[in-house]
Amino acid sequence: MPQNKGPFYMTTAIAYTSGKPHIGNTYEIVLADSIARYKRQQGYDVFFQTGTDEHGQKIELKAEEAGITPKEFVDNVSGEIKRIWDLMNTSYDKFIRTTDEDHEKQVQKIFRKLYEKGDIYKGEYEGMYCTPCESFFTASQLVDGKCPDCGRPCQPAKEEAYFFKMSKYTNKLIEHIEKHPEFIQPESRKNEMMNNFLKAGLQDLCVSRSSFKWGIPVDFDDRHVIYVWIDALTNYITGLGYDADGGSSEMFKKYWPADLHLIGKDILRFHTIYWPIILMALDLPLPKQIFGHPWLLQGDGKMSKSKGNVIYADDLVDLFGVDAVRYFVLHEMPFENDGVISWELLVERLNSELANTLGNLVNRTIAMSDKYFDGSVVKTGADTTGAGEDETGASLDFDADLKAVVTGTRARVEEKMKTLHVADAITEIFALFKRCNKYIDETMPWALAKDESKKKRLSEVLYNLVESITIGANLLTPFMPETAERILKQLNPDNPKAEVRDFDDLDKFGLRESGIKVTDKPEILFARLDMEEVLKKAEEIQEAQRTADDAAAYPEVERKPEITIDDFDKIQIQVGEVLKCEPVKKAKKLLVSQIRVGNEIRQIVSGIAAYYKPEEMVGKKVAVITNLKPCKLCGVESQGMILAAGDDAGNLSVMTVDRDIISGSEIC
RNA sequence: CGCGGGGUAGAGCAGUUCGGAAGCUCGUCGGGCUCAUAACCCGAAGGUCACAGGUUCAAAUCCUGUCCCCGCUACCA
Repeated sequence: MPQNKGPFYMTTAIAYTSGKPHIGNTYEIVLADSIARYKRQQGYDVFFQTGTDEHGQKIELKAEEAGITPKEFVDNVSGEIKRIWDLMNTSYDKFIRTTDEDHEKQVQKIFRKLYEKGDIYKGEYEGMYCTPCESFFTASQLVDGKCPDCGRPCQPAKEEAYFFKMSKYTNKLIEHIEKHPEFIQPESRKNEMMNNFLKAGLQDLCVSRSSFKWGIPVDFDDRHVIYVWIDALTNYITGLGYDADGGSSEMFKKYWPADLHLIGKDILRFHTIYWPIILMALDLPLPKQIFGHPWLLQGDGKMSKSKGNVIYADDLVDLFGVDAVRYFVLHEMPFENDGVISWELLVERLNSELANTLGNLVNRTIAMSDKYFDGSVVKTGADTTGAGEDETGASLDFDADLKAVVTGTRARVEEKMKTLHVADAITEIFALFKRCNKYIDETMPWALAKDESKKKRLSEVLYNLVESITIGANLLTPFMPETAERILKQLNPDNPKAEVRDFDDLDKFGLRESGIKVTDKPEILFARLDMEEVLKKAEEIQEAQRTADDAAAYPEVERKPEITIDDFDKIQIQVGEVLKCEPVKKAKKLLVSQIRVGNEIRQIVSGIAAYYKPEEMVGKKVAVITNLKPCKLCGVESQGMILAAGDDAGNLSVMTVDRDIISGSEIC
C-alpha cells in the first residue's frame, strides 16, 4: 500500500434535478472522478462527494405540470442522475440529496445560527411584485414592465424576507483571495469575480422566499423557505456531518476544509463569493481551491431537444463504451476554453488513439509473446547497452531510450495533474504507448524470431514491452479504470492484482516478475468503428429524440388568466414608423429608435440589437405600445415599446403591418 | 474609455512567465515494415505566429496602436 498522504476532500456541484443531464453535465462528474481516483492512487485518503439539488420553484412547477408531487418528481430525476453517474463508473463516496432529512435539519440549524448571530436579518424585499405568480422581481428582471414569467403587470411592493449581510465580509474575502492565488482557478475567473463583484461592493443577499413552498422551511418562521444559497451550498459540509450546534462528526473534522470544489464556470460566483462568506459567518475555514471548469459543447450548434441534437451519456456509452467516452471528454477538453463534442470527433479519437495506438499495441505485444514463447515473458538481460550509434549518429540503445520515456512518465503526469491539466496528463500517458510502438519497430521482434541465436534478445524485448505497458496501464487507471484493468488482466491472467503497482513505484522499470504468462486469448480492447455506420446510428438516435419531443417543438407558453375587453383596452397599441435607429452606447443588446407615431416622434429603446441591424429597422412600420410609462435603459429614455415575437431557439421578429397603413393608426 | 481571455499549418491546440532555429495531435501525400485491429514506424508538404508600428544583434514572446472572436457585468419598456 502506498503511504497515506492525508485526507483529500473534493466535491462536484450538486446537479439540479430539473431534467436528465446531457453529456456536458456528465463531463463534470467524470472529470471529478478522474481526479479523485488519481489522488487515491497517489495515496491520499479521498472523500469524493456529489449529489443533487432538489428544491425550488422550477421543480415545484415541473412537478405540477407532470401531475405528481415535487418529491416524486425529484426522486425520479435524482435516480436518473445517479444512474448515469454510475454508468460512467464514477467512484463517489457519497451521493447527497438536498431532500435528505439530515441535510434539511442542518440547513435549518445553520439558518437559525446565522440569524441568532445577526448575520441574517429580517428585512423587506422591495421590488416589483406579480400577484398571480406570487413572485418578486427586480426592476431589471421585468420584461416591458411586466412579469418575466407570465407577462402580467407587476406592482411595486414590499415583502418580508431574510437577508444575509454580505457586505460585512467583503473585505475579508478580498483579502483571502489576494493571499491565496490558487483559491479560484483558472485565474482568469478570479479576475472576473474580483472586478465585477467584489470591488464593486456586495449587496446583501436575500436568503429566503415566501413565493413558493418547495424548500426547507425556516424553522422559526414557517411562512418562509430557505432559498438555494444556504440550502444547496451547505451540502458540502452537511454531507460530511457538520453540526451547527457543535456536534460535528469525526468525518467532518477530518475532511473539512475541502481541498477542491469542482464546478462549472457558470456558478463560480456562488462558490467563490457567497459560499466563502457563509463559511466565514459560520467560523469555518474556507475550501482550498475552487475550480471552474469550461463547458463541453455540441459541435453543430446549441443543443436543443427540438433539434434532436442533444447528446446523452447513455447513448454514447451504448455505442462506444464507458472508457471511450471518459477518454473523450477528459482528453478533448482544453484547460480554460470550452471543448467541442461531436459523433465524428468521437469516432476519430476512438479509432486513432484508443484502437490504433493503445489497443493494437497491447494486442500485438501479447500475440508475439504467445507466438514466440507460448506467452511466457522472461527477462533475460540481453539488452542493448553499449550498442553504440548508427551511421547517422542516432543511438542504437533502444532499451535505454524506451525505459527513460516509460519511467519518466509518472513525473510528467504528476506535473500536469498538480494544476488539474487532466487532458495533458492523458497525453503524456499516450506518449508512453506511442514510444512502445516505436520500440517494436526499432527492435523488429519478427526478425529476431527468425534467428535462433537471438531468442534471448527477443525475450528481453517482449519483457520490456509488457513491463512498459504495465506501467502505462497503471498510470491510466484513474482516467480509464476499466481499460487499465482489462490490460493488466491480459498481461497476467492468473494474478492481475500483482500488476497493480504503487504510484510511488511507477518510475521503476522491471518490477514485473520474470516468466509470468500473458493471456493466450488476447481480446480486442477497442474495436475500430466505421464512421458511416456510427453517423447512421446517431441519426436514428436524433430522430427518436425529435419524435419524442415533437410536442416540445412548439413553444410552451404559460396560460394567462382570462381578461375582459376592458383589460385589453387599457393598452394602447399604434403603428409607428421607424425613422432612425442606432445602437445604444455601452449596451450590446439595445437599439434606440426614433419612431413617428402619428404626429409625434417617440424615442424607444428595444433589446433587439442581436437580431436587427439599425439600418434594417429604418422604414419599418411596427406595432408600438404608446401608453407605457417611460423609463430609462442604460441612461437612455424609452417612451414606449416595440412589440416583437421571440422563440426558444433564439429567433426574434418585430411585429409589422402587412399592408400600407398610416403611422399612428391604432391597433385593436 | 466596464473587466477578463483569445486570434499560431486544412482542423483542434501548446509555446508567450524569463526574447535565442515555429512545435504537438488529427488529416493529406510519399516511403518502410508485416508481429498486430487496413493497424505500426519514418519522412514530406503546409504557417506573413490577426494587422500596423516600435525596442533589440535577435520578437509568436516585450512596448504602442488597430481589427476580429469569446466569456463575465449591465441595459433586454
